[in-house]
Amino acid sequence: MALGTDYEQQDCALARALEVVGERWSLLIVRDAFYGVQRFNDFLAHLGIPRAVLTARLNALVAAGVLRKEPYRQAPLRHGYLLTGAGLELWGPLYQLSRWGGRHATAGGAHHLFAHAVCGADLDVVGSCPRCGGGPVPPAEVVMRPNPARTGGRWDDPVSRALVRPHRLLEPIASAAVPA
Amino acid sequence: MALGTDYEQQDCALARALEVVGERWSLLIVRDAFYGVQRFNDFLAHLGIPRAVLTARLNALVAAGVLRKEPYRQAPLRHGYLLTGAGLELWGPLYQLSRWGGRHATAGGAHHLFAHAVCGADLDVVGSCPRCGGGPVPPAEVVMRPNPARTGGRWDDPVSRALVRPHRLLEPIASAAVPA
DNA sequence: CCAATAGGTTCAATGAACAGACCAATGATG
DNA sequence: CATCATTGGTCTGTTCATTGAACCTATTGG
Repeated sequence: MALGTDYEQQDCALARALEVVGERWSLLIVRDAFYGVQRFNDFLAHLGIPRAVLTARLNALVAAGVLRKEPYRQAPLRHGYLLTGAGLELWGPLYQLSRWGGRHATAGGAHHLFAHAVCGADLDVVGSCPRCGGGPVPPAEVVMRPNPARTGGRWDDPVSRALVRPHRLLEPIASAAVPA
Repeated sequence: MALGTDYEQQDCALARALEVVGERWSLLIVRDAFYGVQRFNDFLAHLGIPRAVLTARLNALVAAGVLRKEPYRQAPLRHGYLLTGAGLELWGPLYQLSRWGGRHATAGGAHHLFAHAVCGADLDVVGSCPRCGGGPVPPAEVVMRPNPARTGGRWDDPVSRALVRPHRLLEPIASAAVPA
């Protein structure tokens, strides 16, 4: 996050977390990774982020161990960006922050709803399944769908287009779903 | 957050949340507010943030409805910054992000531990009490204490000094605890 | 040969963050 | 009465990060 000089000395795990995912676009990139976005150009089009910034953030997230690069083609070498184990554990904070935003910072509520793929029940406030019980539902078992009460945004890129129908988290999306 | 131009059109509650608390210092200010920090100078000393930036962030958080100004003295008028209802609901995301930072971004684990004030049990990964069951523990029922496995940082301000002993969240701290 | 695809890098201009000095109202101190 | 300390700021110049646009490289398809 490069927060001045003495950020590293903050006696708080939160400050350390923010050094990794607190940068302007980082959490949105991680969110897209949960949605199944893997390729540079898909992040680029879906986020509307400057290319140079995307390069910097992806590299930083890889260096921090949140994402890893996975080659999907040789000649010319191309790779996607996938969540590591540590990255996958960001699902909890991400989901909760998203919930908070839906309740307090978005007129009309969230654009997407999240349900347990196994039983179909909507996740509760901490991301657990109210029907199945147990702890938080792992992201691989979560299905997202658009909120019918919200008419879609004016976005038009492969990722947004794919997300108008229900989609299981972490499943490759857009270009990655149509391999060359 | 002023993320370029088109941030507002992001079709995601997360982006909206980040507009409110995604700015560089915002979440650390909110964290301090949970710790019981209320006064400008205490935020200033504990965070090591530039004064102008603190002014801007506090005003933004008030405008966003996360904090509110509460006068604690007339002549000269002075006020503290307290969490609103919406602000209090940030405890979940904040706690989870902090947990994540403790596990993945901090050598040696977190500096503070959080327990249920009612029964003394440490909170679980989503912030619930494993002994009492039920949903997430509200912040007013949480006690924080320094992690004995971590020797204290080299910080020396009223807030840090107060936090070396167990402290209940939201209870006024530092200057506010010694009213004039 | 030409264009398109994919994933970048480089650049100037802008905006935000930073450190430090300064300011204003009041109450305490000598 | 003069001065100083407290509290919560504002102002200023410098540095750093972000932005948008153009450019670059390697390869495949037509």
